[in-house]
Amino acid sequence: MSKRGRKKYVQTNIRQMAMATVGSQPARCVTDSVVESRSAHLQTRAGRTAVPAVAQVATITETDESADSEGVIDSHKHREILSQRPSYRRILNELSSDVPGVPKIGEEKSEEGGSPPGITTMAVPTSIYQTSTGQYIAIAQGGAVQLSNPGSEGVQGLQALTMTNSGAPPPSAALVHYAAQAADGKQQFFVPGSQVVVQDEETELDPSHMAVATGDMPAYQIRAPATALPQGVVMAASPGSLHGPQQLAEEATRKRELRLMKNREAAKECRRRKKEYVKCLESRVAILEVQNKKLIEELETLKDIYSPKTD
DNA sequence: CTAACATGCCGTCAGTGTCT
DNA sequence: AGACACTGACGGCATGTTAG
Repeated sequence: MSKRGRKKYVQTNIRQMAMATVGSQPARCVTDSVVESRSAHLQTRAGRTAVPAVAQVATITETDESADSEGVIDSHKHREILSQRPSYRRILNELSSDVPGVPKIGEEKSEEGGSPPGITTMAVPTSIYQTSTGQYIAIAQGGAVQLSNPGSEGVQGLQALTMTNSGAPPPSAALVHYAAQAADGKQQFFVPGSQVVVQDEETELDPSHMAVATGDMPAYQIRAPATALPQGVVMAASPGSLHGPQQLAEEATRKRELRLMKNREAAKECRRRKKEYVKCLESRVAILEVQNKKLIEELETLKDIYSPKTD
């Protein structure tokens, strides 16, 4: 939290903390509450559940019925049923699996491929509509959605593909997530997907720089195996070389810090994907509404043509 | 102006699925 | 079987909005 360096409003915080503890419904973010509000009543069991919220929303009706009629269902059975339902990530991947031009969530090729950043290979549109705001909406086979501005040259000018990973950070931005300037000028980075943790001895970091170094913990660097180690950098001790209880404790702390760091990054990535998924759904809703309107109009036109005149 | 509420983001924990 | 990734849930913080 300190990395944001924002001003604290103690009064507000105390009040909000009190709210949270008293039990009144605390303010929740939309992205969370979208699914939580509907699935909150499912949290009847003590403790936390790991049921995918999307799955909960998708099966809210049957869950309600079963809960009302039977009261308590077998938790194991319930868990089995719910665990079979895929996450939103998988849902989105399945939705876009039949569209070559729509990359799946988690795929990096859209950024790494030949297409320019933010522009995805597009499928041939099968339907083109214009919104009330003048934007053109093209629907490709399988439901790929493309938007273009009025000034663009029709379909050829399509630019933003809403259902893509265009919101993903560029590779360069994703490369280094934490960078800290140590007192001696040494740079320390966390690179996701890297392979080697390097201990930078005697380097003290600003505690505000997240979990790279906490308290009196030494700072660590994660490097690619091929990377030449800078002078003064010592590889972290392997568990096999540890003996004393203090070293074991240090190793445990080290592992924990690493795990927290990874989980932090994973959570960020997960939220990014979730946002993307929600945007995708919203886009689909918009497109389907337009499509529906078109079809209704078409139906009316056909009715006018083929219905017998009653003059 | 201020308290209360809303919104958005974040870090962490824990359960589950997948991979090796 | 263990390691790891993914993600829901929870609580905290900062900031915006609104009613009194």
